[in-house]
Amino acid sequence: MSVTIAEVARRSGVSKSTVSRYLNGLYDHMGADTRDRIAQVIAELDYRPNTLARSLKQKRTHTVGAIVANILNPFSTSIIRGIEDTLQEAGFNLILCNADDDPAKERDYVNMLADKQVDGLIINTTGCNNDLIAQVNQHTPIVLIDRKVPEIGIDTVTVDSASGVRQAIDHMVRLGHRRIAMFTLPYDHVSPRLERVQAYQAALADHGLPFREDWLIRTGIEETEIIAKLQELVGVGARDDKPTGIFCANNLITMSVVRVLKKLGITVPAEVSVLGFDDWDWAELIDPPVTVIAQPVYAMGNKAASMLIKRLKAVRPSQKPATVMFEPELIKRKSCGE
Amino acid sequence: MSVTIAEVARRSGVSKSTVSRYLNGLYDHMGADTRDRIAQVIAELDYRPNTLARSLKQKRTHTVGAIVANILNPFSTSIIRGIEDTLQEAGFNLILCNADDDPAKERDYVNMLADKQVDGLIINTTGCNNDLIAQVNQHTPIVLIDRKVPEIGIDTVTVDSASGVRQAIDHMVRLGHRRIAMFTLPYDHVSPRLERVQAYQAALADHGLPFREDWLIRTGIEETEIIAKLQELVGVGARDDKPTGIFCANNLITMSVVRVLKKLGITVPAEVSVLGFDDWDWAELIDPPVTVIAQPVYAMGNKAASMLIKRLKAVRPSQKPATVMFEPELIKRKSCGE
DNA sequence: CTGAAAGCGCTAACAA
DNA sequence: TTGTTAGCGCTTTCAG
Repeated sequence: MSVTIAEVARRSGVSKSTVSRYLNGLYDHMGADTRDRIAQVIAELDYRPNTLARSLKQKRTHTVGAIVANILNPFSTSIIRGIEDTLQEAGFNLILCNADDDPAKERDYVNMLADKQVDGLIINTTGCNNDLIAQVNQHTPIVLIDRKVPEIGIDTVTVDSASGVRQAIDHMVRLGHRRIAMFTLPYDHVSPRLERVQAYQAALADHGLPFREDWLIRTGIEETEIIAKLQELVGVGARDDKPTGIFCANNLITMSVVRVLKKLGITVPAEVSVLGFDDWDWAELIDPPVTVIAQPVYAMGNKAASMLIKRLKAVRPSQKPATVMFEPELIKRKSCGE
Repeated sequence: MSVTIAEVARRSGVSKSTVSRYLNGLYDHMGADTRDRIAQVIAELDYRPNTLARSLKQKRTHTVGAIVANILNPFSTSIIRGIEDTLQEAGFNLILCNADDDPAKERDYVNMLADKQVDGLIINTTGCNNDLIAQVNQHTPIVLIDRKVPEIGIDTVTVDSASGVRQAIDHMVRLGHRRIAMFTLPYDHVSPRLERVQAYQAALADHGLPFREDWLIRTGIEETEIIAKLQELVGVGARDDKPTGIFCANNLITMSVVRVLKKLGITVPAEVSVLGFDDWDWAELIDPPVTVIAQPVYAMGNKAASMLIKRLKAVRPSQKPATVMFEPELIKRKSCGE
């Protein structure tokens, strides 16, 4: 059995309360001798307080949970780093969970974390558990990241998708593109995806370009699926007025599109240009380096964490939910031609 | 305040014990009517048991902790996915931590997880906290992944680095290379790195090639550092008998080397070939696609988790620590020429 | 088949 | 400055 506070108390010849006070840094009004004695006994016994017992009593765990949509996505890992660093600095622990873009897994994790009594939660939500999230938020502060759910008033940090898409389309038009298709993952429930599609349509309109339903490709990232779509759109059999540029709504789809184009032997940007939303570490190593709209992901992670901390430390609990929007930025590389 | 077992008991007109039994699935010898009543009350109140209280009593949390070396490394994320899936299937929760290759952070996380009473731990260790790990392992089963620490008998899953390196060097020699340099991160305390260096030397010897101290480059992944090293080794000012091939000991260093070579305008494989240990998702998208030694990372994650679970479920606690070694595999792409 | 009671390891009034 | 006491919410003998 592991050593308890009672044992420490016994050996130092004081009561549990006194040891407890020592543990909680209340030495101000404590005899220097007793303090030293306790310190010594703790060191001797290598005593470590039982966090579970402490949390049970205090109803605080000094831990926050984060649920990311897909840990294989560099977008998620960068955000995690941002969250982690800010949390660590504030003395909070982090429990990380990967929902794997699966609403059922997300639900389980939200429940698990709530059950474990985390003090707060940061979620990159699938958008399919809004009721649960709203409910948990009533007793455990939550910050949403990347994806918004306006219906349930919750702190949110996100990126200005409309601005990003506008920069993307403007750039392509500037380079002479008039026929621009868009690839996106299915966007039910996922706010940035929907916003990007709408912004794409708006941007086309602003440039006097027609929106074509058949050039807005909703697809998964399965290779076979992408192959089919791309072949139909820009493959050998495609019509003459096929698109000259493809705008991809996030990095997962960008990677797939680039991969498949290469496989199909369609050269970028000679035969078709590619521009992706989201930057990532090695986007510049690809052949050709991909032009992207970059989000300040690390900073977004920082911000989400600091918003949460602020709420956790707030005395008056009911400040209005805030939404912080970050500005994305065009990074010109080679995939759209000069 | 949230609803407790006492409240459920009161409303269903039974005792706490009975509710507790219900919660723990001991309905075998329970009146069908009481059971139904409890079920109904729980549903009505949306009661969720307090995990902290339960764990405090049971001394089991049904949770395992995993500490990875660097979450930005695709190697880590794939392993995580492997761990996650196996754990989930067995009904365990996962708490993920990122040591960021920092021994101090690793120490803090090991302590935190031990304090949180996780049932077991999976660690991709920095190799600098062996005493602590050995000590924790006495009461909390640990499985080491990737990096071994033979001194402290602990379950380990790793890859056969010697075999991997041999395949790498054999392949390069087969393609005509006689002057092969090696890039590695500093390898103090990190077993695979050391093993790979030794295997590199052995493989050279087997092929009758000389080992040159100045061709074994120990470096960080800072771009400036890599630039300096590469310029000296194969840059314009380099001697005539410069290496024709570079073997990189892991994917982090491979990425950096590839990135810098491109930046320096040194073409691969025309001017110098590159072969890396570790595969990753987009290695084939780089220009040129990188030839690598691939590790079965996902399977390694699975295995680590299942070894841990086995130990957690073991009745007789003291089975000898086992080490499982996976076989890596050469994947030929374009970075070593035809 | 069900209940009473003790206790997991800690904290926090309240007393002294 | 320190000790006593009563729980936090749950599980688990032991009785019945």
